[in-house]
Amino acid sequence: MPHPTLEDVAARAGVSRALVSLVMRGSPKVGEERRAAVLAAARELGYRPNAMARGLAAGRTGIVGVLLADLHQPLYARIHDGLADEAARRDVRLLLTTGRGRPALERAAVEDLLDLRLDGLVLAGPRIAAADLDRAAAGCAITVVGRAVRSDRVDRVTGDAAAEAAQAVAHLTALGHRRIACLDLDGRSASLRRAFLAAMDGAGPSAHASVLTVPDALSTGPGGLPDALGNALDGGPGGPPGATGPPTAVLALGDPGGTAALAALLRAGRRVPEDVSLVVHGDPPGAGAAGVTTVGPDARELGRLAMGALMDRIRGGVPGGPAQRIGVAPVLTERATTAPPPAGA
Amino acid sequence: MPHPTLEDVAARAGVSRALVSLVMRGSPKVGEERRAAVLAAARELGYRPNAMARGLAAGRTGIVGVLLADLHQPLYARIHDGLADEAARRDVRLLLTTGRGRPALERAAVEDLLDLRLDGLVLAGPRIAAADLDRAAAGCAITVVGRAVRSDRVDRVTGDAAAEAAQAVAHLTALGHRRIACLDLDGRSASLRRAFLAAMDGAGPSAHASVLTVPDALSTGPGGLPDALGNALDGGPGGPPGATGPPTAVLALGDPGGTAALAALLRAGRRVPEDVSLVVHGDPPGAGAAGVTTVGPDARELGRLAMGALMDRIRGGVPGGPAQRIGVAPVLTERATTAPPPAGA
DNA sequence: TTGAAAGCGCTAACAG
DNA sequence: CTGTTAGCGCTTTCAA
Repeated sequence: MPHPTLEDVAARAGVSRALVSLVMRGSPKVGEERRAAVLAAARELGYRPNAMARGLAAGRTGIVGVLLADLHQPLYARIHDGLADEAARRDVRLLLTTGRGRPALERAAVEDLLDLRLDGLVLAGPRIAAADLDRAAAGCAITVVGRAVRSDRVDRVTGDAAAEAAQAVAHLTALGHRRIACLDLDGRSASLRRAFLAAMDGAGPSAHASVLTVPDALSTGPGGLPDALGNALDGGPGGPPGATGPPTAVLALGDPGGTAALAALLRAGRRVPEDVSLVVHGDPPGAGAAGVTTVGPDARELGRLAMGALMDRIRGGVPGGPAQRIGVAPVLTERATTAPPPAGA
Repeated sequence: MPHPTLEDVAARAGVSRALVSLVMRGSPKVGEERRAAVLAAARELGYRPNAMARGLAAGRTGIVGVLLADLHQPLYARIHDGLADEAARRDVRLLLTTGRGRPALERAAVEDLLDLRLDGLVLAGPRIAAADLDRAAAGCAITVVGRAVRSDRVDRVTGDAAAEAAQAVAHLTALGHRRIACLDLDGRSASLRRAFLAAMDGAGPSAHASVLTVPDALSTGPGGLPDALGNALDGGPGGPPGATGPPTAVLALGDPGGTAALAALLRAGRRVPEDVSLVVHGDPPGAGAAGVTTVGPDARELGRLAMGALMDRIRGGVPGGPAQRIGVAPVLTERATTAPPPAGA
């Protein structure tokens, strides 16, 4: 008998199956005597309830499925910490999957989760199509975290692009920088670019902003990032018309490894932070170890709020109404790549 | 009707439930006509099979549970890559959990996995007690990867400590180092320390080994790592009797962040690699970004082999015989912290 | 080939 | 308080 069942326990304890079921769920309406007998029988047999059978019969599992876009990104480990914090508080278990950063695998992973009929799903950083998302949300409570999605059927918890850009700009201007370049390494950060520009607008008349979008950020050859960046910093193409000199600070967006911009700056012959300061947006791998100053949402808080929103929906706290849109305040982690601008600048 | 069932599909297609079941599983023994009708009905209804019900009825799930000791360690992301590679090849799905590095949570996570009655479990880097492991293995195929466990009931895939130490020593001696210190930052790496000593023994009479164990590696105050390391490198306590000078290279074991040893070296006033070379064992976060040379098992291969071993056991390829012990060859990743010793040394 | 019947292990009313 | 009775959605003999 590899796995004793409820029935085995009932037989050994000399009671009915239903009574055992009640005891296993900690119901208060069972006599002390019988309860002890059941517990003893269960222990002796090494009984463990079958979660699938339980879920099937009860119609709920007490489990929330989580899709983590990419296990190699520390961002998702931190989001998971937040999810797990809140899940523990609410006595919910978590089951994870990942699409390993590939949309096709991710889609399959979400479908696997859907097939399990869990109580709800948290999708962290999904690249999933909006149509798929809507379809999935029809049969399952879903919260998306860390990515803007176009769907009214799912709750959404994200960082606040405007606040993040503003905080980065505030940090740099407080250090004395007036000419700041925004470097978009994947071309997908339109809202952050806009937020950067808006923040610079608010930084007074002496502030000059420039934006450089480099789709192929990983190329280091001629025409690659170091070249483009070098030009931009020299006031070449990409430099702002009317600027009184080259930028003394860079805000990098979409840096896949957290150090691409730093490496490019160094390759272009700039010292960091002596010649130019660098702030990277997000929570990319290596940023901490390389001492890069970063700005981005508090990932753990992102996770906590996401799990909270999901549980509210599941438990009906929020009457199936319109999806929630929750924003999280940014955090700027000052490390070694930001300093006052060079004296001559 | 939130979730159509087999029965709904059968009704719509005008066939019996069993027939739909056959079609959904791709059985060849169904007429073309009916199969098409069933498929059409399923699509129209948006039918998705209920994995729990299926698992309960079939006695297998096609799912393997995976415990990842810590999502913040890139090591486990890499092991997962290997697991997923192999799982995809064998048409198995993966469901992950983590104990977030805490034994109590980890234990709970494993029990949750056990309760689901999946086809098997892979435990990556578990801190689980051997007794718990034996008990779990009684009812479920289990493979442990990345950690030595004392159990005859589970398969085990790990790195090869002797080969790893040997490769680190070989790399350093090839660069010209003769006096090498082994720095154990968590005191738990006894087998690696022994392997280091053995490798140094084999490196010829001019090779001098020393070992320094620092339990409280994260302290940077007086008596902390930088101090201790500085003393050792000066030939103070920890330096080998009879050595002809201080070590010119360090092999760091159990470095939690991959850069603790590097930071300590720098704080102790050493230049790396000009004054002293550094090799870190394992696959800790930040090592890549900080340019630290590392040696350790090929984590992805670790994952592949673990999944292979598990599936062999599940599918009876290996007749429930004694547990397998599989070793994986080491990989040395040369980065920027190793160089020839200073000329004067 | 197809359909009917019997569970998988558990929960959830309901009647005693 | 306790036991009985139905299922949850699916797979799987076994006949037809």
